[in-house]
Amino acid sequence: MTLQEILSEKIKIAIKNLYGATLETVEFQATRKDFEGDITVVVFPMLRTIKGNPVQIGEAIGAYLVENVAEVSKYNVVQGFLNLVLSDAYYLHFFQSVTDFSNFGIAPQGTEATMVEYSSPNTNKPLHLGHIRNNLLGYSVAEILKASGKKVYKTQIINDRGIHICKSMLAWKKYGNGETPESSGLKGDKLVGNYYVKFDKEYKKEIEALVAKGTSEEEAKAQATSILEAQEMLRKWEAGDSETIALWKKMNGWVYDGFGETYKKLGVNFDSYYYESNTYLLGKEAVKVGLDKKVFIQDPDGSVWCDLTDEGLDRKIVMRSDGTAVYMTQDIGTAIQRVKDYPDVNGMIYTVGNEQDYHFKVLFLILKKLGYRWAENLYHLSYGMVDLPSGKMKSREGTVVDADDLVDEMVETARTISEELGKIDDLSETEKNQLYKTIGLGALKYYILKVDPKKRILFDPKESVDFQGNTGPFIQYTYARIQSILRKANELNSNFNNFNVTSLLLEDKEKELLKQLQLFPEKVQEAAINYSPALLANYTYDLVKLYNSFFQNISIFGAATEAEKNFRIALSKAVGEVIKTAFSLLGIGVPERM
RNA sequence: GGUCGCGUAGCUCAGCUGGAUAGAGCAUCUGCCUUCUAAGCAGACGGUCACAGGUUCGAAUCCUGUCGCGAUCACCA
Repeated sequence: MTLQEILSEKIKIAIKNLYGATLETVEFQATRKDFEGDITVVVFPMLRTIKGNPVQIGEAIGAYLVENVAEVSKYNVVQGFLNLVLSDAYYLHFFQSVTDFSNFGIAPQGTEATMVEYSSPNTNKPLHLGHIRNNLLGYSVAEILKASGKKVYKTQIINDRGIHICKSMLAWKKYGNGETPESSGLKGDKLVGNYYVKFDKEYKKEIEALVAKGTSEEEAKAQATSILEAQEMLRKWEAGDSETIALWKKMNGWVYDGFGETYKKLGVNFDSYYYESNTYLLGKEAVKVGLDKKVFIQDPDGSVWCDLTDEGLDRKIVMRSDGTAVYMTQDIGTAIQRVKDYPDVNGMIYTVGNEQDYHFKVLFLILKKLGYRWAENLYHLSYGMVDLPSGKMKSREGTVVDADDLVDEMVETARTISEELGKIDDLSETEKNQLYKTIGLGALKYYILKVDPKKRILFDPKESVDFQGNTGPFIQYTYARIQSILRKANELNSNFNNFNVTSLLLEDKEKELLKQLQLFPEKVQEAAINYSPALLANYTYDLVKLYNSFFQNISIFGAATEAEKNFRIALSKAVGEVIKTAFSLLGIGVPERM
């Protein structure tokens, strides 16, 4: 039973005794800094069941609690707010009860599994800044869900077929002279991406030429040789033409190698992969089932629809009149397939940009109508675009920020700043390089994850990312300093794991720190429920701020008593462990030194 | 035009299921490095929470409307 639950019970009893009334719930909130106290009971809502003066009621409850609850040592009432001061012993007891903070806040894994889909790229061009946000969010939410006690499968669906990849293939065939990643020294995804751009260039030229001859632009777009050839290639692919398939496999293979490198660099991973070339025909079975269940209706021309007008949405097509599947059908089929592949899955998270809000609303609704039990637990982790100061990113106009380049830039910035500070000159080259990666990636990841996913991000690559204030490196820096303290404690043979808490009096900020530490498991749960890494990021920042403001102004090793010194070292260690855990849920590393 | 999302300090962002005088960082200014890492700390300055109504003891938070920005409204994916 938590303290809040205990207090809640006691207050209900008090109210019963004093006023003969029965309270449904008691409202708590954290006490504001300006007032003395740790936890506040809001008296106003009680006025609905009890008649009286809120101040008097507060006084009465306060007196009762001090008398009857050991943890409450003092109280004061301001207007309708009853501020309770909790005893040092309560906080110290909490601190001692957690023997190992390294797993603090991590719930044991339950049996219910959730599938988290993220990344899901096209195979015709390299990953960019938008994918970075997607990857970081998806990975982090998956880790947070794990920490909250769920079993998690990370997956992605790779859009490996269609006209876009045919464009790259065609351009490679026409202009490539057999170029390969090995021969060109280019990363596979970059190489294929270059041919996609090449295609577009040639295509545009052809359109211009046609328009100059008097063809309308619309017709020109449809008649240009390049696009006709690409369409022909797609037909061949669909017909299973062996030469086309071989080229497709080869080029996609290059892309996967390239993506693999980028994922490794970003520190994200997957438990399974789905390919659209395997799933694009799925879902037809579901269409039949839907027709039988009368969830879908068939028009005279043979096309199949789902009528969602009752839900305030439109009629949505699920099968074309020629019997082929559409995007929606594919997604229905893929969802069903995934549960077949992983029978313990009872929910899915789709990390996809907010331009597809409508699509997922419809998809979830259809799956519910089809009656799948897991359809109740679907969530579209929708996130805003990442815009540049110059506007929207457009791959054809070359205004995209490449994922690899961006990471490299961040690492370089970290290198420059670290070298200027010169604190780590004694480290080896490999250690230094590892550190720059940790810091550079930490800056980038934290910058993106601390923002509410729903909001658009304006990203200015020129100004890069700050290393001060509410940033990844600031928090990493605090962690590194704590490690330094622990190294010194070890040198001095301080036995900080075994200190006596009964003799301690807590300073205000120590108490606040303990309060903040205590919140961590709750925060993990909250972040899981809201699918929000931002919550966790901002919590960690608050913790670090508190820690710094206390430990900057006091001396740990010069503490008055041995018990105090050991307690402060132990507290530092605990803060360090929580930072480490929180950051690992965000996919960010922490350095021993920096 | 319909639907959805966003709008908080000059800038970037917090603000949980309504609660006390609205919170950080950056930028600007003032202090603090012979003592555990100054990527830090302490402080000053900075707000009509887009606007207007409503709900109530109480609204940045909930409801309605207006304005601004964005997304989306294909037998595309």
